[in-house]
Amino acid sequence: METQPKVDFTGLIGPAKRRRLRSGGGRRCPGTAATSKGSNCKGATTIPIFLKKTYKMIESCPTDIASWTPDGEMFVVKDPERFATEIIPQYFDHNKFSSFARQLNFYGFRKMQSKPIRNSDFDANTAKHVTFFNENFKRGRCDLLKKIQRSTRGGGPGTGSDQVKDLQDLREKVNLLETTISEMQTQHEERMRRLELDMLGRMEQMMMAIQQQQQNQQQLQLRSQNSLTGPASVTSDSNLMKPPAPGSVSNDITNTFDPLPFGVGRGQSIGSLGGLASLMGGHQASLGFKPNFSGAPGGGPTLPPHPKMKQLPTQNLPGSLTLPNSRLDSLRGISTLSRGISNLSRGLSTESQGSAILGNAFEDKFFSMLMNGGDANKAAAASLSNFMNPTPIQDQLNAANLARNNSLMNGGTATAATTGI
Amino acid sequence: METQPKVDFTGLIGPAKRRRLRSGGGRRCPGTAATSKGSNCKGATTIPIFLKKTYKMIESCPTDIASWTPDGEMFVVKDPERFATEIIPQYFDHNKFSSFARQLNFYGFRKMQSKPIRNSDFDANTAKHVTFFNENFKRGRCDLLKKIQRSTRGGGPGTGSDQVKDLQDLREKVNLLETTISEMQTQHEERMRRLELDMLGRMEQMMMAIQQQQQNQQQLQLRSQNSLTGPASVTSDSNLMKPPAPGSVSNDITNTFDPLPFGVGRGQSIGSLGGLASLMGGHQASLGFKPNFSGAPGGGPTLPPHPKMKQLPTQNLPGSLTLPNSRLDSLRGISTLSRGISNLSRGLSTESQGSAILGNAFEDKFFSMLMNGGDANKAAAASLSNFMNPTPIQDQLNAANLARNNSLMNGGTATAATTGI
Amino acid sequence: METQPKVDFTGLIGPAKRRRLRSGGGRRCPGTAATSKGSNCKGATTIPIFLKKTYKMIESCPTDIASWTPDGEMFVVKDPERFATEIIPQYFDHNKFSSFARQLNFYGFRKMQSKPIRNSDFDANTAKHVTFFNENFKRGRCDLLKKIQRSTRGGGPGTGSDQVKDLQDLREKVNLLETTISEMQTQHEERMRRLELDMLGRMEQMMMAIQQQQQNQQQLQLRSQNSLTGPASVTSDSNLMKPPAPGSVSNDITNTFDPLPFGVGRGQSIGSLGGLASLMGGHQASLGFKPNFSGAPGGGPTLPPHPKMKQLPTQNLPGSLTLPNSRLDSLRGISTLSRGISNLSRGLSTESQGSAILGNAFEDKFFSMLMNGGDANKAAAASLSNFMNPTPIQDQLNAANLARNNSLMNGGTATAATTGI
DNA sequence: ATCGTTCTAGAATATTCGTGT
DNA sequence: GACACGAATATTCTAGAACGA
Repeated sequence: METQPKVDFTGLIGPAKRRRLRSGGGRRCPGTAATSKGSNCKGATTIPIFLKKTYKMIESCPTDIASWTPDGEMFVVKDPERFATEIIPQYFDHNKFSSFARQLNFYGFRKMQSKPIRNSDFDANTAKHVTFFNENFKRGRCDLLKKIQRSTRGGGPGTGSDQVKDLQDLREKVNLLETTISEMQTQHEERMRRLELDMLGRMEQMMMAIQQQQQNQQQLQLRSQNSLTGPASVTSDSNLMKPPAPGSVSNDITNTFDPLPFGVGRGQSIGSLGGLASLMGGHQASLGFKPNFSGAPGGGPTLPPHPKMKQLPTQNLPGSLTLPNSRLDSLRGISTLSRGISNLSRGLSTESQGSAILGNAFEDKFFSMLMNGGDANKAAAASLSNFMNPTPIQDQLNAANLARNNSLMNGGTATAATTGI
Repeated sequence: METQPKVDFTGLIGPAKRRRLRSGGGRRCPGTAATSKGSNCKGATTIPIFLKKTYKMIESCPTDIASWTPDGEMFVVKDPERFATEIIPQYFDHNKFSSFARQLNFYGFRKMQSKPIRNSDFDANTAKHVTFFNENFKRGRCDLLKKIQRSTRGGGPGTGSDQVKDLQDLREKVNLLETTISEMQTQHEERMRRLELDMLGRMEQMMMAIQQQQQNQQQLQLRSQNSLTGPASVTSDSNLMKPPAPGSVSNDITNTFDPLPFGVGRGQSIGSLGGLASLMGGHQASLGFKPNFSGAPGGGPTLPPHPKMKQLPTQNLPGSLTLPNSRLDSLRGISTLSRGISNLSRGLSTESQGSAILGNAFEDKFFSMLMNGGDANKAAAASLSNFMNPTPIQDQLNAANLARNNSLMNGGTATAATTGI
Repeated sequence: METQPKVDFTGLIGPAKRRRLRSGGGRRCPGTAATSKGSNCKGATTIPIFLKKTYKMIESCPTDIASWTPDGEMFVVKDPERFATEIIPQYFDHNKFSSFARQLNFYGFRKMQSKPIRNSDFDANTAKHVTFFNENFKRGRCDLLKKIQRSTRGGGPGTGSDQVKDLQDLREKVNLLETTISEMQTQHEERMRRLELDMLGRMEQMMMAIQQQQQNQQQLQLRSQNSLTGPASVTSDSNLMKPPAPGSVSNDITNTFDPLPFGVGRGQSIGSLGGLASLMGGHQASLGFKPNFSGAPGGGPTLPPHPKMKQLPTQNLPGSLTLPNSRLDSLRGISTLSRGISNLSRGLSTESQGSAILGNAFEDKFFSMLMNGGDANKAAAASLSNFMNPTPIQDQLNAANLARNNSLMNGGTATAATTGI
């Protein structure tokens, strides 16, 4: 062929470009194969070869087949048929106008509307004309070609797929939101509940401690009154006042309060403080977020998952709104606890269990210590250990536990006072 | 120009614009057949016009342009170009092969691979052949045509109007989310507030209990000290242990624990402890959510609604929120009670009122108690008020309220205690 | 057989298949115009071909068939019949007035009522006139045409851009939701944390108060015991009144109570009361909302800002789930506090400061009050009983449980003490 | 990994028909 | 019966996807 690319396009078309058209890539139903050659076109920098080829095609094509529009802003294929069979093969490995158009489309070209306003304007000569436009594809403006980017998503800016993309994004966002909200709900639910339980537990403990202290003091008083003749009481008292010796448990109320949890090695062995520690552990656990209670076999649920949490994102409103009930339950559980229900472990997770155990250990030690101080102390000790125990938090599900607890308590404490709670 | 499409279109457009109007798309009832008369394929009813047209096209088309395959399973367009320009317009309102193909596609036809397996098999004669296949489109089998269904979504199952449906779904989801969030916000708000109130109430009670205990003990001490000479103290003690006489208050701490709050008329006057009450009011205000107190004139708002809480995007709360209110009231009642705060009536329900009374009763007692104690008592009062002091809970927005409350408190109470805040 | 389905296909092809190919529907890029000829309306770009055609129809149509109304706001088809048969085909691929009307409907045109108000107004000449109106379709206002949007769902103005508008709305809504959720998360997080801190702080204070009281009483006891012979106790007392020595813990209950926290340098070393102080500090911060902690340098972070709060709406799940840590932090912070770590004030607001001061004053007073003892016991009893009373919190649902619990407890405990509840 | 080729599906407009008010 | 609109099909252009080079 006479490919006379005067300028930069030299060599785009090989002289013997005689390959059996209809080869190349492309989707084909199962089957096929073809032979194509390569193109000797060295990479003329960043301009896609397709654009360079197309540009040259238009420039060198017979004007009765294809050409620039008069204003040079677009190009017109006047005879698509001949263009496909005669021109295209000179530059590409095929002879299909549709494939050519597809490529134009990839590069953002748009087919211009050729329809006349009035049918009477119909011109058979121009009827089959096909006009393509691309902002950066103009006669004499090879420099603009590099601005044209191939795009799988359609070349031009904002082609209209925006909508689709937006919709996709929205869909994802909404789904994410649903998930987020659902989780938030669950999480807050859980956290509220835990916080409340935690607080109640602490309060309960405090009350116990106070009560014990009271009784303690009363006894002391009585004792002091009764033992005016002897200094025994004095010893006792002094002991109480002393800062707790390392390894020993102070009966000082403050100590009780101390969140030893963190001050783990504050002088006590892990064992002795385990109770408290575990307690804290329990906290942590409880404060965790994901309500993974689902399975939670073995151990039993300390805090049975709130029934309401089951809600589904799609329409949990009704369910979620019943929350008050859950709150109620927890509160109820609490009060119940404050009534001395608690020391059992309703499904404490292992650590909780551990804490229970530790707590016991602690209790014992504490108890023995108390032994030094007099009977009343015992009760106090029990109370304290109890105190640390966060278990108090049981819900309605606790009936059984409750019973158990009571029995435990009865067994564990000798004085009526301790049963106080 | 001369509208002389040289070739195929010759005469298509006559001077008299004689197009067979009434072509083009359009709805056809399922079961049209239109003008068609009898057919050997009796089931002419439900067959789409496109299929009938196409079938006839193949049957009546010159075999050098298009025809059935030898086995009659498919049809081949041997000369797409001529087919498009000469045949298609006879049946359809266009002359484009691509449009014809699109329709075939709608009806589930598949283009068959025309490429030769071996290059050597390449036959220029068949190179441009286009073959389409449809299971129910076979030579002499008009009866199968009715099985072919057009699909908006394309030949395959399920593609189509997803967009629209998706949009609908999204819309619904978003609305639901909005509602959900709004409710969540309200609920959490409410629950937080309640939790806090609950806790504060409990703490307050505890403090009071403690304080009482303290004083109690002091008395005991005093008594014991004073009664060294006699067993009076014993009497005293026993008295403590006794169940509280009606109308009297037991000094037993355990008893204290008992939920008297609700035991409405326990006998005191109103008024003196307003300080504490207001303090609690502050709390509520800070944690409160829905300002449902709207009406609530007379009595003054102990818990002014939070300005920020107005949010509420849509307005779903009505039903769900009602619950909270009731709860609120009860809680409010509590704090109120426990603090003896309440003489105000923010639409307090009867029980609230009752509680108010109780609170007042307490107040009086406390007050008188303080009175008896002299200076120190003042401090105590202060301490309590302080304790109750919710200030910590107030947001930046509360400054004003706080001030107001304080002033009120200052005005209402003479002792330093009021300055508690 | 002759594949001449004689029947059913009859008429598929009209004898005068003369239609102007290349008409019909189809997608047209916004911005066509192409080969179109002159239209006096230059801005031919984004205007739908239908509108352009229609506009030209009206302009160039014989006035006895169709024309603009005198005011140019609408157009009138005076002779629908001729319009359909003579005019429409010149521009469209059909000759049906109904189809034309359908298109007008798609573009939001409305047919104006042609019926006379009074029968006598009936004018045979105008009876068949059909008038259409579109806000943006006026004589000489081609520029308005581009405002007219086709609607898939039919003519209504609102309908057309519904899809697009909906999408926009949805987008906005979703964004709003994201923001809202994100903020909610943060806020609730913050509030939970603050509430917890607040509560813990209060409890700590209470415990301290109690402890102090205890020690106090013990001292009293000791004193009373020791000073049976003399007024040594006086000495003791005076001691108590003294401001606490640095590093020592005041045994004044008031002091304990006092939120000294804010009164940082009240004479104590960081160690002793700091805990409370910081704790109070935490309070304030805590109930605020927006986590403005960001800067907060200087003073050291008692409660380091929650790292997790940074999450972005777009994908906070992972972040939000890390909550456990935050909780941990808060707890840790608390314990820290209780250990007297903190007494610093991270931006305490004035009121806090104020309260602190007041608190101190109160402390002293309270202390002295306590010193006196007295018969205040009654009040104490009431207070205690009040305190324990959880009943307020229970709803109707609790009745049963409560009863059950009570009975259980009653059965289990013999002494008055146990009746603690 | 990018680009080319081909086939299929999506999307928007056009045209027609039917229906409910 | 008129009219607005839903619905189905038609036509055109653009984008997606698969496969190969």
